[in-house]
Amino acid sequence: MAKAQETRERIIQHAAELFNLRGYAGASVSDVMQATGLQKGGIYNHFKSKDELALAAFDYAHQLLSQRYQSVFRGKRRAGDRLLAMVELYEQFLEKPPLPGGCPILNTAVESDDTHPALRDRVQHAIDAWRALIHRILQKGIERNEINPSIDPDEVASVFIALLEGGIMMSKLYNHPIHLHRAIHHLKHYIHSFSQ
Amino acid sequence: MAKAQETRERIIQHAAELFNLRGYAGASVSDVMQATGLQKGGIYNHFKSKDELALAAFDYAHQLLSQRYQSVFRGKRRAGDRLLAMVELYEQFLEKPPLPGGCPILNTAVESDDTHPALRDRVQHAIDAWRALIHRILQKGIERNEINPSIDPDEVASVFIALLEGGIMMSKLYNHPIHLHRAIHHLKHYIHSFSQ
Amino acid sequence: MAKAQETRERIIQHAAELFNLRGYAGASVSDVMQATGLQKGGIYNHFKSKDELALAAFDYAHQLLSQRYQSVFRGKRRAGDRLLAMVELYEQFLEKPPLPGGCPILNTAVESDDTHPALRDRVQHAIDAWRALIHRILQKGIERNEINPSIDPDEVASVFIALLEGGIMMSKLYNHPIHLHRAIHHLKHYIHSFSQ
Amino acid sequence: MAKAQETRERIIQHAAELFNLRGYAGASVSDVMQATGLQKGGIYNHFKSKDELALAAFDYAHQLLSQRYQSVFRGKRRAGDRLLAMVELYEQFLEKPPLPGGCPILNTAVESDDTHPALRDRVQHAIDAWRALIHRILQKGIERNEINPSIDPDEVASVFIALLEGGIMMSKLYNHPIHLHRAIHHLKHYIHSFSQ
DNA sequence: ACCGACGGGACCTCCCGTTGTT
DNA sequence: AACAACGGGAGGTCCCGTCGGT
Repeated sequence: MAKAQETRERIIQHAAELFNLRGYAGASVSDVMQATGLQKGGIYNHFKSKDELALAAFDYAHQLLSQRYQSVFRGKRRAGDRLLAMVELYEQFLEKPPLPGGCPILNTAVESDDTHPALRDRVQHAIDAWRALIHRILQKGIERNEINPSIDPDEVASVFIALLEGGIMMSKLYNHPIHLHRAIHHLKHYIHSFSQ
Repeated sequence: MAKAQETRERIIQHAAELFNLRGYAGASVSDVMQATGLQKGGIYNHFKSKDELALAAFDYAHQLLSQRYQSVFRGKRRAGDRLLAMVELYEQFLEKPPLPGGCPILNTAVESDDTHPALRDRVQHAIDAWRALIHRILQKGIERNEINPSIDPDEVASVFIALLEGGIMMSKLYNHPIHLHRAIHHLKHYIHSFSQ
Repeated sequence: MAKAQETRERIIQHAAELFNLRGYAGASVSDVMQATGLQKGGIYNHFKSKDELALAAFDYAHQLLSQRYQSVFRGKRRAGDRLLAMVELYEQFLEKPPLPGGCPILNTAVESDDTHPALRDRVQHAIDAWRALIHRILQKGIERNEINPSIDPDEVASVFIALLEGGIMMSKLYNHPIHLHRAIHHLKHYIHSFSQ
Repeated sequence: MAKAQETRERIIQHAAELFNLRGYAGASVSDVMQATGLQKGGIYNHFKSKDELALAAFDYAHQLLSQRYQSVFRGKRRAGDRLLAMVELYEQFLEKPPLPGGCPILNTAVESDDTHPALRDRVQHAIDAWRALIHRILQKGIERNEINPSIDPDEVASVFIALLEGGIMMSKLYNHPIHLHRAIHHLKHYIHSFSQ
């Protein structure tokens, strides 16, 4: 039935926001109840446990992030343009975040790494996909002689992700976009240094 | 009294480790009790609240980080050497972390930004000091003609910190040092690009 | 649902008795748990806090008192008879108290006046109603020429209540009805002195 | 040593005020610590337990009350004058209470009757003394033909005390002296009714 | 599909009292 | 005589999850 699916979605959306803002340990099922207007039964009907809800909420959050990438590569064929497009995506990340509370990948990675293996695996897969995307763009660029073949695509991917997430961390901490923008600025120079 | 100060230190050390591993919301006072062997009364005699303990624990964690910087600049007079020394500090960060659970600055920043203003302020000050350190090294290097004066010291500082923290996040997530090492590798190239 | 309302009533009844016996500060939620056989979750589902339970418990206690007044005026039309009936109600107050622990109005007034504004307001309203009742009886009596019009109905009301409550205090303290009975005896004479 | 006795007195004075305001269950040893500026040891050096402190505090409070009676009978030889003087004492009771928080006899009686036998006994003795005082005045008045011999001195004593304490209860509850003043007004008439 | 009562326990905080030290 | 660390436990509150009912 559609109604049930709708309710499930609503729970997930509110839970994703709450977990992203307060963390998995810091947000309670009661918070989700209040946000959704549902009672205990209404939530536990759709999710066996808070854990299961957390996993679904992270998947939803990751999906929100992925959607931003969807349209951005249209019309960009060259590797350098694609990388620039990706990086420029983050220029509006703070003003129009996919989810309040910063980057769910960063937040969830930091909270789950030592405490929540299931959640940690989900984040790993999310970053795996991100790294693979960057890697693919670079690989094709090298094949097409757009990208300097002496670079290590894996390193570039790690540097991109680390810089963006580190920049988000700082800008969220100071509540000021300047740090993320500096990271983006650096990445743009970096892209130009190896793409012709 | 010396005994009291010792107990207070013991509480802080265990609390810092627990908070760094499980987060402020994820670690309980009972966890601290168990780790220290004290009872509640024994802990609350030294700290008015879990909050106050969290602040003291972060200060302690930050102090542990700072101590690593203390000796590393000895004998290094040139700006480029100093920056390299700083970055190389992080090559052993994962094998011999100052505190189990990763970087307390990163962990605390991510958890506190939307939930715990007092803690967030502490982290801000910690990063302020870090940024100021990098800024000072660069400034002196520019004055001594060791550093290309066209760089923006503020941007370099943000890039250093973002990359290192982002690299730590990734390496902690994958439980593998490679990502942090890539970030460090990139930073070394970056340093060489503007220091003569 | 009827079951819930029943449980709520059961909690209130036990809480009213416990608060009346030991005071609001002296009776714990654990005491209420033990008395009702419920667990904390079962109690806090019905009341957001001990405070809210205390207010509901006082309202219940006041209602028990009010019920005693309900039937006692039947057949008594004259003001003097009504006042006598009210006063005689208290002749059995100690043997068959509406609630163990003495008069909840007295107990709650004494405990709440300097510490618990919300509870104090409830007691005020309870005494307001009592005073209004006495005032109304006297007023009608004056209009019907049954009561000496030179008396001050407000003063009579204050005297009635003060004497009864003071008498209860003493008799509870000595665990002997004599003091309350003396107060009642005095009030009867008082009534005769101004009612024809 | 005088110093010790002084400290003991200081503790008692603060404790008496705190217990009178918040009740025995509602005031904690920590409150006494804060009020006196002493630490645990400083208090438990003088009192074996909170209970013992409570008894001493009540004795002190009762003594404060008794002192008010000391001078008031000077120059008054006639029974009626003495009773009037006693009653008039209470006209300033609310404006200049011997202790903040109302009448310690009333407060302690209400709290202790079902919970604290030792304290209850102390209050009983305090009221015993008060009743005996009134009884003695009346007895002498009867012997001297100043007081109508048909009255029951015991009843008069109970009525006096009940009315004054009940009046204090009401005036404290409403934070307005009118109710106590009405009780006093009634008592004055009462005195005139049996004293010549 | 959703409500809501309830269990059972963990949370942080504060309690009273003891003990060793100065 | 007073301080202050500490034990051990109870305080009120909130947690997550279950289950009977609608």
